[in-house]
Amino acid sequence: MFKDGKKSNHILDSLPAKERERLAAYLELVSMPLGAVIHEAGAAQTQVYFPIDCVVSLLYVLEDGDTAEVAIVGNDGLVGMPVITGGSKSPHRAIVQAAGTALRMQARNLREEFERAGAAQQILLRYSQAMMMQIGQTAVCNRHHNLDQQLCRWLLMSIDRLPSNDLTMTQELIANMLGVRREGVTEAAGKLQRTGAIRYQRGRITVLDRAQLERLSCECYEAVRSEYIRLLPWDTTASANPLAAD
Amino acid sequence: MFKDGKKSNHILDSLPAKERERLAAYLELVSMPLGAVIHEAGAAQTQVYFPIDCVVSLLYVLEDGDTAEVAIVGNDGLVGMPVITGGSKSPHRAIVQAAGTALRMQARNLREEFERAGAAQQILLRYSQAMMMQIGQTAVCNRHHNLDQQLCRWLLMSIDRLPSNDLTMTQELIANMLGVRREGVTEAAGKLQRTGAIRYQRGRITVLDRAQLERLSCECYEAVRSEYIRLLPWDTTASANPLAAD
DNA sequence: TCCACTATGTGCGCCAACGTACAATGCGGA
DNA sequence: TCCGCATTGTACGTTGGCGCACATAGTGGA
Repeated sequence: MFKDGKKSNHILDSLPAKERERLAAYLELVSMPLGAVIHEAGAAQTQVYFPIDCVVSLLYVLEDGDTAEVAIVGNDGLVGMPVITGGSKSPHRAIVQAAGTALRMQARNLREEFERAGAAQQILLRYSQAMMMQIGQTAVCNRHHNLDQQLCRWLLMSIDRLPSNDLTMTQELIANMLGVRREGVTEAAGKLQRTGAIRYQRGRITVLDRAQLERLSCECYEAVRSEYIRLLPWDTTASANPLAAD
Repeated sequence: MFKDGKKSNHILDSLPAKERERLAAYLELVSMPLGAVIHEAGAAQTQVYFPIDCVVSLLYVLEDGDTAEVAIVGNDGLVGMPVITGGSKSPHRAIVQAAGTALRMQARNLREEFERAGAAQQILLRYSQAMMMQIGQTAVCNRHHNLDQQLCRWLLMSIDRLPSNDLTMTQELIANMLGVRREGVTEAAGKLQRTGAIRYQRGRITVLDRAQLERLSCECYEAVRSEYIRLLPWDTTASANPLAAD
C-alpha cells in the first residue's frame, strides 16, 4: 500500500493534474538528513514538507526532556498540518527519523491552494482525519500494549513508508520515539533478532520476516493501516512525482 | 476559561451573528443522558453535537474489550469532526460521560456551512487542531505519567467543561476512560480524598480543592489547556446560546 | 423495612518497565 | 593500526499497575 515502489508523495499524486501542476511550481526537492529538526515545537511553520522516501516523526518533548512520538509521516502524508488548520504552530517537534528526500513548499502557497476548496482541500482534510486516528492509536497503544508489540508496530509503520526494509536507526533513537528505556529496546530487538524477524547491526536494522512482525504486533498497526487506506485515495490513476521529468 | 458560567457552546458562540443564525435554524436542543452512545465506532455520523453542559468522551475499544479515552469534548467543542474532514466515520465511540444537554444538527448542514469557507470553517479547523493536540497529549501522558497524575488531569479536564464541580461518575467508569483497573482508581481517588482534594461518595465526586489537583496533575493538563486557549477564540464578544430566547 | 445489587475498599502475588551500573563490541578517524 | 567513542548487551533491585479474590458499605426498589 504505502510502499508501492514509486518515488513520490501520495498526497500530491492523488491530486488532479491541474492542481498538481499548480503546486509543482512551488515545490522544491530537498534532502532530509537523519536527525534534522524540520519544525521545532512551538515555532511558526513557514514551510511544509511532503516526504518522498524519508520518514519524519512528530515528537512531544516533556519538561524533563523525556520524549514520545505521537505520529509518523512518510510519503503517505505531509508535515505541517497546522498551516492548514490555521494555528500555524505545533506543540510537536518534527524530526527526520529516516533520511531521504522530500518536496518542500512555502506554507502560504499550500494554504492558498487549500482555500481554493478543490480536490486538495478534500484530500488534506481526509489526511488530517487519518492523522488524528494515528495519534489516537498511539495513545491507546501506549496504554495497553507492551514494548515487544509496540516495537513491531513501529518497525512496520516505518518500513511501510520507506523504499527498502532497512532502517538506519540506533536503539537509543527508537527508545526516544517510543518513549521507553534504551535497554528495553535492546531486549525487545534481541528477541526479534533471535527469532529471525530482523537483523540488527550497530545502527542498522533490516526487516527479514515481515509476516512475523505483523503476527507479533498489536492490533494497532492494522487498525491505523486500514484507516489510512479507507481515508486516502490509493488507486492513484494519477502518475508520478510532479517534479519528475516524465 | 472553559467554565465561564454561560450555558452555551463556545464554537457556536464565537461565530459571527450571521453564521450563528444560519446554523441556529438547524439546531435542536437535546438531552444527553449519562452513558448514552452518541456515535458508535465505525458507524457513519449523520448528526453532530455541540455540548452545552455535558461532557462526551471519545473512546477506543480494543478487540479484547478494553477501552481507552483518546479525547474529551465539552462546551469547548463539538462531537463529529469526521463530518467536516470527510471520512464520515470515526474509529472512536462517543459516549456521554457527564449528563446534560447539547445542541444537535444534521451532519450535512454543518458540512454545508463549512463549505461556505467563512468564519465557521476557520473555527472548525482550529478546533480540529486543538483536538489533535489533546489526543497527542493523551498519548504522551499514557506513556510517561502515573495513575495519580492522570486522574488529576482527567478530573480537571472534566470539571472545566461542566457548570459545577460535581461529577456523577463511578470509579469503574473512570477506569474505563483512563484504560486502567478499577482498583487503581479506588486507590488514587482514596489518596485525593484523604488529602481533601476531592470528596467521593458512591458515584459522585466533588472537587473541593482545585489548586491541589493542579499541583498533583502532570504537565499535560496545562499544556492542553493553553493550546485550547491559543487556538480557539475566547474573547466571545459574541453572546449566548443561539437557541436561547435572549 | 429489608433485600439484592451496585459501588468501593483492601490484600496478595506477579510482571513489565524503570533506574542504575558496567561490560563488551564494533567503527571511524588519527 | 590502534585508540576513543558510540552502540549494544547484561544484570539487579525497585516500582507501578495488573489480575484475582473477597470484604464492606450505600442505595433503590419490593
